[in-house]
Amino acid sequence: MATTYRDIKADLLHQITQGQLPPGSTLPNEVELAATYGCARATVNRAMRELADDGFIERRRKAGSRVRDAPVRQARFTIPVTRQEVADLGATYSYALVSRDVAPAPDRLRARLGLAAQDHLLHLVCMHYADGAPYQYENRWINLSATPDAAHFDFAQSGPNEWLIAQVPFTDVQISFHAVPADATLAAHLDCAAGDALFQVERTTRLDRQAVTFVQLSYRPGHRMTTQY
Amino acid sequence: MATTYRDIKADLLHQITQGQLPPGSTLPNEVELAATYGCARATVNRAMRELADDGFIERRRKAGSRVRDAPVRQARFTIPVTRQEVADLGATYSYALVSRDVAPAPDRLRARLGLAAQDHLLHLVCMHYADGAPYQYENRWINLSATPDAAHFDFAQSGPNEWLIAQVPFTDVQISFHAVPADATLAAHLDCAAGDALFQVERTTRLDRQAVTFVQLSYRPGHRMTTQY
DNA sequence: AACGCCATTATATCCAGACAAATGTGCCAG
DNA sequence: CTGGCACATTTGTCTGGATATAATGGCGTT
Repeated sequence: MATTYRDIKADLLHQITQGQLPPGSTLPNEVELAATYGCARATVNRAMRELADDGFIERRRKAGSRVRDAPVRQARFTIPVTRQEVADLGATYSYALVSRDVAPAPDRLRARLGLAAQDHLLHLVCMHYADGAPYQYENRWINLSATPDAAHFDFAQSGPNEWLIAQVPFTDVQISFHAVPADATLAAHLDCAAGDALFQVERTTRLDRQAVTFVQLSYRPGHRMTTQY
Repeated sequence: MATTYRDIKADLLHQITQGQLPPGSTLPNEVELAATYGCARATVNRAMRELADDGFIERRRKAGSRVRDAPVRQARFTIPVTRQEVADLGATYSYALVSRDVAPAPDRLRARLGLAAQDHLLHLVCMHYADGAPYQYENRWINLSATPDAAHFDFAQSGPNEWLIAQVPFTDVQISFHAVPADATLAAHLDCAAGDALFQVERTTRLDRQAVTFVQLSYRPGHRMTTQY
């Protein structure tokens, strides 16, 4: 009988979801579990550590491991590259650069990104299409103080997202999801009516506190962002 | 010099974010790294496994470990209980049950949840308020075949979310985020105009393939869901 | 009664070695 | 040239042991 950490994890999880180990109860300690499963303590440790990572149990030295009252389950989702996202739909991806200019940061962005007054931003507006139909409107600002190379790259052929991912390291990301009514500009580009409800993602990317880029992605009406765990 | 798996993880991560290990490059294998860091292979293994879990590298037996092209950086966020979500805003939470009835599953839900024709659902509509103003409209169906106890609980005082979390185990969750225009019902409950863009979350919860509950949460206009990593 | 110190205990991490599983690579036969 | 098989390499996991670290609960002192 091979007892793997997966077996132990599955067994404990089963006991939790079936109610033999109700919320709040304390699990046996690692030594006891190792004895009952007939394996090394490290194996039990890995199983329990993963259960803790997954939010099912809470572990404290000396106090032992308790089943969480409310599983603090976390959804994880991947931040897709639009080209890939469209390809995964089985559609043909195409891209267009709408506008490009360099300007000092508008006040609201300065505040949001924590930029100095003299910092200049590269402002790009791009469209992404799926099978020729508008898919996503990308409104992006790139901090030229953090990424001077971006000024010399012409984003006519491919989107800034792909370039940035390949060229610029980052450490922190902040994301916001929300719904907005389409304004005239969005309506024109996404081929929808003004006032239509659009799903929007805003993302700020930083490298060690310094803002690298801020992007606002507006999706065509009806877009759904889905995740599973 | 104590080399912990955290040190190794931090060092490798630093090399990745600083560009010494560009996307697509191959990392040294575990044995080599163990030698350079002067520690056991298990320690290197743990560091690299966590980097892989976090989406920074990709590991394949025999092929080695590669830095991911597009860091499949995953946003993790917690699924909040509305009461807590409102409290975190510094607002006073209140709750009201709008309607409650038991009925066979409508076709679209049957398909979505994989229910049999004879399965009955408890349908609850609830409102959540922050400082007395509408915050969230909750439209929930509970599978009474999976959770018969729900039929005997009166949700007049507190929301089904809190009850379900405490009473019903689950294993799988599927979430969708999107934007919808407010219909007449939503507009009335959320105190906004019909057609306003609303952020909506749909969540299906299962226990071992069997659907437990499906909920549609519609937030007041302007709501933002934010995460950071 | 309040406070702080310390032994106890459970988890956290590490080590060195071993075997298992997967999967590129290259050789060989057809 | 092609398909398939053996092999080498790399990661995946387990063992059984060790030390480190944190937290609790009791004990003694003030």
